[in-house]
Amino acid sequence: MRDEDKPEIRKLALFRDMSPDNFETLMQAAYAHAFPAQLEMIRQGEPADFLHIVMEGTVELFSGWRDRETTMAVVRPVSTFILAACIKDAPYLMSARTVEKSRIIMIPAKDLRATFRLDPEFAVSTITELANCYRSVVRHAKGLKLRNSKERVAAYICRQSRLAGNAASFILPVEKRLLASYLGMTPENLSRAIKSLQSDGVAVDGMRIIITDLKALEAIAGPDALIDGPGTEMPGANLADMQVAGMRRKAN
Amino acid sequence: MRDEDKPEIRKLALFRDMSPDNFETLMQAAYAHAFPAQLEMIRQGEPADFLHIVMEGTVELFSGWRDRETTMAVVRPVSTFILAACIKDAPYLMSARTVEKSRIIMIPAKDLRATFRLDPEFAVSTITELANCYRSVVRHAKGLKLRNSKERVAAYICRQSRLAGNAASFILPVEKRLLASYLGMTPENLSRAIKSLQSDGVAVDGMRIIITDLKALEAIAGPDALIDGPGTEMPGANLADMQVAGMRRKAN
DNA sequence: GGGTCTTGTTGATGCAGATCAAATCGCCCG
DNA sequence: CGGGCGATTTGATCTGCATCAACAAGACCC
Repeated sequence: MRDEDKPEIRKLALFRDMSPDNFETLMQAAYAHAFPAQLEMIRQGEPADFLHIVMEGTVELFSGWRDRETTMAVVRPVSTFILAACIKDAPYLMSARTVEKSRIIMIPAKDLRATFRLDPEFAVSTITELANCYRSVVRHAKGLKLRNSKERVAAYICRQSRLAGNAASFILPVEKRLLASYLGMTPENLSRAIKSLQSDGVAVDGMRIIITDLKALEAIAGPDALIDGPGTEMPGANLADMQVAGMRRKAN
Repeated sequence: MRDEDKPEIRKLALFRDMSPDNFETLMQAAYAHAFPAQLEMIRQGEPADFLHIVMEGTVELFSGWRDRETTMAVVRPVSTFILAACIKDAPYLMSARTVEKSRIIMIPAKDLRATFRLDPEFAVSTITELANCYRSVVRHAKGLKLRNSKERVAAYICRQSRLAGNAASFILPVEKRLLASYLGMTPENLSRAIKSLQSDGVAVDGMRIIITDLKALEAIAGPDALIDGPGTEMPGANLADMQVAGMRRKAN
């Protein structure tokens, strides 16, 4: 593990408040690993041995059942993932694979569990982090249950724009295939949904999305802080979900 | 708040390990309240002031958007709900209403936050609880994204049966309208799904479900510990979700 | 430069599940 | 017991989204 990684990790809300000693000890126990693209580094169902931190690259969290598969989140630097499984010492509920070449740091779950028993500040940070993760998934579930495909796409575009500083235009942080899976639809349908949004203030050019009429788009999206997340939260957030993708670096 | 409530609450995993003093203090700050059926006691978006504990009755957690509404979970005695919002001191992501006449204990969020900073054991319990909540919602989301209606119903029946001690027959813990919303479908469709399961080892008599051929049912349901939850977990669980409804009392 | 492989788009078609409307059932209550 | 009311079921129809198939557009690789 590189020396310059430490300060980056230390900036994360999860590690920011713990004692320097305990942080050092935790880092001593950590491994760094570089993975090529498309490598499945975590398989759902296996025992959770390590808390992972993406330092560089992009990681997809996904789940499978029978022959189906769905993207649950996309994680970007610098942030942690699969904290809950580590804490519970339980099997991973999700698999993880690299979307591109990535550098990952792994902290043994055992040390993690020992540390939050030792360091009250770290315990509080862990509580906050988990609460964030929880609320993040609740929002995802709400979006899936309450909005239809077109609305989910519209809301996603609003979110991304907002996260890019209310930019009228931005580049999709991941390929559309992946985005479709995250949004709970097929790639074909995502393509059609985007096209149908062209009459509602959205223009597309490859990976670039341009909002030409925000009011019209919002009329479809019905953006809602209780589903899309408050615009002001997230510094030091947790399980970086798709909304946050691409902003992590800046946020921290 | 009744005296006999305290030992019940103390049995919850969240409160089991904290110091007697801190538990006492927390209980001193708590209110008890009886609500009639169908009363909305928490409205999404409002600031989270209290951790709630259902002592008697049944509570539905649900969310709305535009004119739509969906059930996120059903909570039964004895368990807590909306822990995460309290911790974050953030707006509730879900509303809550009583399904039937219920007795609820409310602990000021402020005291809660103060306590896990004071009491390391309580901090650890909170971490565990939140991790449970998180995993619970992840499973819910996985079920929604990976299974179709019929499969979700089949899996729900398998779960309930297992939670009733692998009973071949059980009574639905909530009305079907509510169950349908929880499972992400319309009541009409739930009705049809159940009917279509009659050729797969399920018989129905009003609220009673009878499994006549478990193998056949499981062939549809594809029960999976990573979606339906392990059969052995849950003692002292958390955000009691629909799976667990009706078992809480026994579990603790 | 010409394969080939992957991703994205488009069109045609089918189906799961929603919606709408109308019984039917069950339950509470006077 | 009869009436009323909500929950559930059933049937008919509609539609959003998936599926299947074909094609276009890059990206990559000899």
